[in-house]
Amino acid sequence: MASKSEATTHFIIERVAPLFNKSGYNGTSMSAITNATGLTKGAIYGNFKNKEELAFAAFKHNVDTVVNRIKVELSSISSPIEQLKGLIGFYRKYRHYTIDIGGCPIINIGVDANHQNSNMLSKVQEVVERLQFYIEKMIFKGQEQGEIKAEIDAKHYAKRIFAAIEGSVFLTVTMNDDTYIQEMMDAIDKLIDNELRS
Amino acid sequence: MASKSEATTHFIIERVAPLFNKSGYNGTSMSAITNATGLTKGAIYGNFKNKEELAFAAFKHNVDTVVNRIKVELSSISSPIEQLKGLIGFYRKYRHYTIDIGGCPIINIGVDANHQNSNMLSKVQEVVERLQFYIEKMIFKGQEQGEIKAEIDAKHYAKRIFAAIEGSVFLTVTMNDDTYIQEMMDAIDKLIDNELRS
DNA sequence: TTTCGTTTATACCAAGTGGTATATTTTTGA
DNA sequence: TCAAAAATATACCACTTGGTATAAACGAAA
Repeated sequence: MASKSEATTHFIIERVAPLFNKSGYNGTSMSAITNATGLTKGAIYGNFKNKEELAFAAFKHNVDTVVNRIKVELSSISSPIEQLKGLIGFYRKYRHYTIDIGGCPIINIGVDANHQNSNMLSKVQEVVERLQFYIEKMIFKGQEQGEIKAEIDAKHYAKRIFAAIEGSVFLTVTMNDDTYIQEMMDAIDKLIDNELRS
Repeated sequence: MASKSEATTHFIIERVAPLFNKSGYNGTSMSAITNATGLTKGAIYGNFKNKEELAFAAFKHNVDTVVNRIKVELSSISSPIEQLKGLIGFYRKYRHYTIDIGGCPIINIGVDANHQNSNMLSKVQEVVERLQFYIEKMIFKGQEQGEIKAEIDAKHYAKRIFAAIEGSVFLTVTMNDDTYIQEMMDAIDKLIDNELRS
């Protein structure tokens, strides 16, 4: 029942995911992959069709890890406003959670794939849409429950909040300075109270 | 007196700058460089010590192009508040100005260099510091001239505005959707009027 | 324990990598 | 115009790249 194979496949993805996230597609060689896993090319190509498939799986793994952590963190919160604040609170700890995989997979792979691999870029775009819609739904629910002003454009705020998050994450990682995230999250917390809350 | 050489050096940089910006260091091969310039390796290595030096020059060229355009656009504006708004106005057209070189060099090379080339990363960090200080100085002058509230933390706002810009630029490029930039610039314009203006 | 299918290792491939030594061409200054 | 110098082209180097054919090792079921 191929359970040995499944385990190996998962093991490879776990070991290889940080490499692709840190070094990008061209920067991650097959020899780096065999080194990181302790396996040979035969084993790698027995479990993945080619390097690209492995890169897809690595990106998915990195995103799922982050998204699952968000969902766990917000699962016990029912109030939409508090969920939004919980999400902001998550990103305050984002650096700590992602330092081992080498920063935000959306930014890293988004930049790496652009002008290089349109299939991979599409996957990044799907994830962005998904996360934005996740924020959008929180705002919708807040409006339904009367916590958030009815006249608020949910999509607009979802995009703006997400862009602000990504920008501050990028600079925190690039400048090695956590205050970018912390101060931006402070500002978003205030925005929620002053602009969204009814 | 080596004036031919200077012209060739400049020609190579111009041709090669978009390549490094779009495809990153590992993604830009020497053969891609010879193709883009129509020159041979002999000519390239006669003008640059190695591929890394060429990548440094390309990054500097891309940044200088953007920065010079900003300075030209703001040179005729004396009011600090209007200068800030002029900067925001510049970023509204940012996509148009940078689509040919393949997006923002700070984001592209920042992501590409991180975990790969610490010397290049340092150069990116210097540029970020420079641009942030540029914004900071505008706010300072605004405070000196009484246009901006004295109690405003200039550095804090410079960082936040810059992070918001970079985040929206990243998403506009990655999602191929200009509204990220436009809506974020709308928000920053309002922030200037509502929070900074005295 | 034997057999058979799956999984992994080995050895190899052609093509591409960054870089260099040298020959050739071009530019420059007298 | 001509010789010296500078710039460019050619041909090559050792090494690495992603990928594959095949053989060996392994696992599970009978």
